[in-house]
Amino acid sequence: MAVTKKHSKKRDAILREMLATTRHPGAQWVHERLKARIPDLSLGTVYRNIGLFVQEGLLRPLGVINGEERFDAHVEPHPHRVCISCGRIEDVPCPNEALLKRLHGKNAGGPGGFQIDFRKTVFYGVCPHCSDQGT
Amino acid sequence: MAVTKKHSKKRDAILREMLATTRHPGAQWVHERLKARIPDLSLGTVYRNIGLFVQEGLLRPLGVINGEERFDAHVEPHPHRVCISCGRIEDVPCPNEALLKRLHGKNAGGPGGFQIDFRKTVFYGVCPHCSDQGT
DNA sequence: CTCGATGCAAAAGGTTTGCATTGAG
DNA sequence: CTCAATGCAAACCTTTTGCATCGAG
Repeated sequence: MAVTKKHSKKRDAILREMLATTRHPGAQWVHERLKARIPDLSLGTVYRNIGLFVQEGLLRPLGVINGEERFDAHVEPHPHRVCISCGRIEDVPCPNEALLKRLHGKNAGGPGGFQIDFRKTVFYGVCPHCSDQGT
Repeated sequence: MAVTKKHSKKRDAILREMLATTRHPGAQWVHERLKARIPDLSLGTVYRNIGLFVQEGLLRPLGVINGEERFDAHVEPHPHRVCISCGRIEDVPCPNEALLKRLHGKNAGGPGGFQIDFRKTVFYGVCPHCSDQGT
C-alpha cells in the first residue's frame, strides 16, 4: 500500500525529474533543477517527498557522497561506481554479472546470525573527465 | 612521509582506542569513550586526528551510517555487514572469498574509462540482537 | 624558543521539523 | 469542508574552522 495519500503536481515533478536522469541526484540538485520551472518549490518539500518515495520503494538511497545522500531511481539492485574527485555516480554496466549473482544469497553475509536484506557494491575511482584534468 | 609532525598523548590515545575495538567507531563514540580517561579531550581534536589517520592510511572510512561516518582500523580491504536497525558494523568473516577476489581487478568497474581505485561491499540486514527484540 | 597540537566556540552544510497556509478530493 | 501537501524558518547533528593557548622537541 502506498504511503502517499493525495496527488500533487510538485510531488510528480520531483519524481519525474529523478526518474529522467542518470545522475543519481541528491535532494539539493533536484531542488535547484526544478526551481527554474517551479519557483516556489521549497527544499523541505523535496526532502519530504524523496523520503516518501524511498519508503514506497520508488527510489533507492545510494549512500552519502561528499556529505550528500544520493538516490537511484533504478531500483533493481546493481553496483555503482563513484568518482572520488567530482562525486559523479554511474551504474556499472555489466560487472561480472554471474559472480555478483552468486553473492546475492541470504547467507552471503557469512555466519553469525545476520539476516541479510540487501547488498551494496560500490567501486571508487576517477572518472574520465576528472583524470583528463590531471587532478 | 607522515602527515603528523609531533607526538601527543591524546593523539596516541585516540588511535589506540580505535585499534582496540571491533566496533568500527565514529568520532563521537571515540570522544565519549575517552572523556572518562581524558576529561579535557575535545571533539574537534578527535575529528582532526581521525582525519590525519585516514590520510596516513592507518584508518579507513567505511561510510556514513545513521548520519555518522564510521571507521575501520583494519585497513586491508574486506566487506562489512551493517545492522539497519542499530547501526552495528561487523567484518564479514569469510564471504565467498574466491569470488570477491575475482571482482577486485582494475577493470572490475566495467568499461567506460573509470580508473577503479578500490571497492566497498556492504551487506545490510538485521543483527541477532535486534531481531531478538522483535523490532 | 618555535611551531605543531589542542580547547573552545562559532560556523558550515545537509536534513528534519513545527506551524500556519494552501490545495486536492 | 477536511486533511494532506507545502513554504518558511528554526532546529538538529555531524563535521569543520579560526584563534588564542598549551606543549613537545
